Amino acid sequence: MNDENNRNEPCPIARSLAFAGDAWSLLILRDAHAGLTRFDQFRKSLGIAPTMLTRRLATLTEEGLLEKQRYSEHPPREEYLLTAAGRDFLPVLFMIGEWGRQYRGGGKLVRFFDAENGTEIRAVAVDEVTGAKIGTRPIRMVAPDES
Amino acid sequence: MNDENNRNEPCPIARSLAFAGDAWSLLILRDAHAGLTRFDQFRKSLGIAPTMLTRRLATLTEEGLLEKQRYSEHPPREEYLLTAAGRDFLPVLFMIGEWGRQYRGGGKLVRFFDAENGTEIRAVAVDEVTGAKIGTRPIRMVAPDES
DNA sequence: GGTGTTACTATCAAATTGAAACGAACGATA
DNA sequence: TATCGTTCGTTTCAATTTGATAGTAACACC
Repeated sequence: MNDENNRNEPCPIARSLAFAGDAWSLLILRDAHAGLTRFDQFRKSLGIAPTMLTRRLATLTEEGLLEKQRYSEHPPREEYLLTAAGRDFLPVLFMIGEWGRQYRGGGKLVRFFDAENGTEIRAVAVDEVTGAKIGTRPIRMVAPDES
Repeated sequence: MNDENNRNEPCPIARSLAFAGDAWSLLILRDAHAGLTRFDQFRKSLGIAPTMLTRRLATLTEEGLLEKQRYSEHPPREEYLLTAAGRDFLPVLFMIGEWGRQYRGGGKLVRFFDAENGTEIRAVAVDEVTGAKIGTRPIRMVAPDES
């Protein structure tokens, strides 16, 4: 779907989708958050064709969500690490996961816990100002002025 | 990517991506939240080919995020309304938007305000239990037991 | 020398996408 | 009655994307 167009849309959602509107990329990011860094780790975890993986890793790197780091000179080997932008994508993944848990939750599911106090994490999106859950209060959308 | 497999993965993110790992679907949901309901409204808003739109609307309907409602018998006309599952997808869209605002925010952007008190909405994902922002505390992942 | 590991690239058939044109059912206008 | 416009699609088909499989390059280990 022409991603280049989305890049200049006034809608921040459309802009994000220019790279994130693709399941493989999101699953790679998920695995990166889970600690995977290397080509073959991703490949085995996802069962993705290597051509796809090469392309997706390249895109995510270009887009600034991952960065390549050399971890061996001989032979030359690189691993993919999350950048700040990549780490800040975690809330998106959690909200996607929360929706899946609620509406596609049959059978066994992976669960997430706060490592320090052991409580299960229940992600909710709130408005930082009012503290209200997103979706519980009416929203007004304002387009940027055309000037 | 084979979506049918994802559907039975233990990861709730993968499960959601079985239908949402696609930019068009997310943009349709965005527009549905903005109040659009009809085929041609979506088509014009998105510039999507009608073939694609037909398919995406059908998938979103099958998946239970939208529902078809007849609004005219003669001629037979239907509109697409958000279901509860579709409405509950809003937090995901907001978090995607928030990331885009932070990392792809150049130029003019649409903004969202609380319609009642006029403050701009800043969506953040927090853990409902601890109140901490997602990503600020260490997370432990627990796979379901294999039994 | 042989085997294994890692990180890819090459090839190519199959599936998906998207642009464009067409259609069916009506309602409104002249 | 004829024609135009609207809505919600379907048909067709070329171009792109995909994913499965195989191959490669550069080493390390024994």
